[in-house]
Amino acid sequence: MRGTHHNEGMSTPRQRYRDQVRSEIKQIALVQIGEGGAAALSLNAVAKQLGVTGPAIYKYFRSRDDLLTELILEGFDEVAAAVRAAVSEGAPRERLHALARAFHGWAVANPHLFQLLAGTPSPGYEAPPESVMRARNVLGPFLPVFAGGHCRPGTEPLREQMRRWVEETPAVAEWVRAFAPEGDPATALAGTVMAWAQLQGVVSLEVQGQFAGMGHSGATLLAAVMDALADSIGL
Amino acid sequence: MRGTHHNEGMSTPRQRYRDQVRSEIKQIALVQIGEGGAAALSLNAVAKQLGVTGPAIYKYFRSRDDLLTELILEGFDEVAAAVRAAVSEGAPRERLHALARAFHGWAVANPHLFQLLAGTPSPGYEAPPESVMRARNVLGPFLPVFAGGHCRPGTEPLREQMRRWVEETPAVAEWVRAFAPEGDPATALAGTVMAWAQLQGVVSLEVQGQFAGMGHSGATLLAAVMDALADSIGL
DNA sequence: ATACTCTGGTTATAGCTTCTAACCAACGGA
DNA sequence: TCCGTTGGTTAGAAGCTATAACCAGAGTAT
Repeated sequence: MRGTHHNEGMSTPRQRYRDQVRSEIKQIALVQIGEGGAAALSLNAVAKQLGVTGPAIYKYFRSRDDLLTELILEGFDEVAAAVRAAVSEGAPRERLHALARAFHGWAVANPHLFQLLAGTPSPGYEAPPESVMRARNVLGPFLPVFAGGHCRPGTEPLREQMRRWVEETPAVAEWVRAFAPEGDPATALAGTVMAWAQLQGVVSLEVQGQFAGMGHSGATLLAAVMDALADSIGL
Repeated sequence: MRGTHHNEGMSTPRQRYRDQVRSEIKQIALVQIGEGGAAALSLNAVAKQLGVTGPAIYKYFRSRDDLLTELILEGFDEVAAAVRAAVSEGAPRERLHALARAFHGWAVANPHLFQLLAGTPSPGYEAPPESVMRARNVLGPFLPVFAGGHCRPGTEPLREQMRRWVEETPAVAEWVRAFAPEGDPATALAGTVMAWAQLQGVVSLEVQGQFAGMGHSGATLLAAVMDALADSIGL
């Protein structure tokens, strides 16, 4: 406690070196995950490829799960950025298709990383509370698309449930207000949650190779379900 | 080669004992998977709980992946049976909802087993060709529901793609004919694939606990997306 | 009944994993 | 110049899958 904590939070040479090695580790880990999925991530292999011995990694990450969660959080940011870059003007239906295409495009470009975010990677892996925040950033741009819609009868019960949810959970209300300040929050939530499920379904099946053989139906299937969704919210 | 292979394929006492132990192993493995997911399956732990030492398991299953694939195939049969038990008479829209509820119900009752079928369990796990057959048995009952529908414009491209798929792949044509001998195969396939993706999405999110906090919205969400699907196929 | 074979169990071991403990050199700040 | 913190090392514990070698006994054929 004598030669420490000057430069509170600033970039001492040590700190800069540390950050650089940490990002190198994450980069190598991402390559490994990209080749064999999350289960194929081996800290020993990362260390070897980085030119150090195994236990050295633990000076930078407390555990394998810590490394994974950090990658997951960054992954959420990445896909959120991809979706945000696809917000556009024009008819809500077209904007919805653009957002969906952006999500889908990112996922098929980084299939294993998508599975890392979407699936349950480790045995007893617990998603940190932060991850739901990041996930909300991903879905956020969908909210204003639906905020001006009118639910068809079939989706009315869902809208009712969303209404209750947003009433009971202030964090959700604030989230909706941040992305869709105007329009009906419950309708926006109903459409967004439906879009969420549909994206999850289509993309999950595609990245698992379930559409092998039937052309590149991922995109057309996605367009079809998104169109059905747009109809059911009355866009 | 002297005291063997009489009773070709019949149940000698040895064979019966073997089958019984195999099914005990699978049962214990299912419990472990039900508690911690596929990654938590340890052959050593299975052996210990069965009262034998580790390597004894390998007399019954060639590898951990072998055991997993066998469980997966049986799982497909189970969910297929659950869906098949929900086929009903009446309006197509109601039949669709009944099938979807059956699938959903089975999945939330066996969440880890569902993830075993839906996700990619092991690092380099390769789904055996047999599994697509079984998966088709699961989706089969959905085919006749849509066979009499008429695609809305938004799903027309998907129907066109399905038409090409069924033309180029005899196995698919036969599969459709077996479950929906009448009606348009392309329309049946389009609706079924859409239903598949929607089920996968809703159920995946639910079994991962993503709907925690917002009531039991799995069922209502499922009803909403299925209703949207029924609209888009014109049921 | 007796002799043989095949099978289901054992122990030992290799090689992999995550992760902890103890130690040491060297970098950077005072 | 001195000294503490840090980043690296080796050693090792506990666990995993999987293979090899071996052995007793159950079941079968003569």
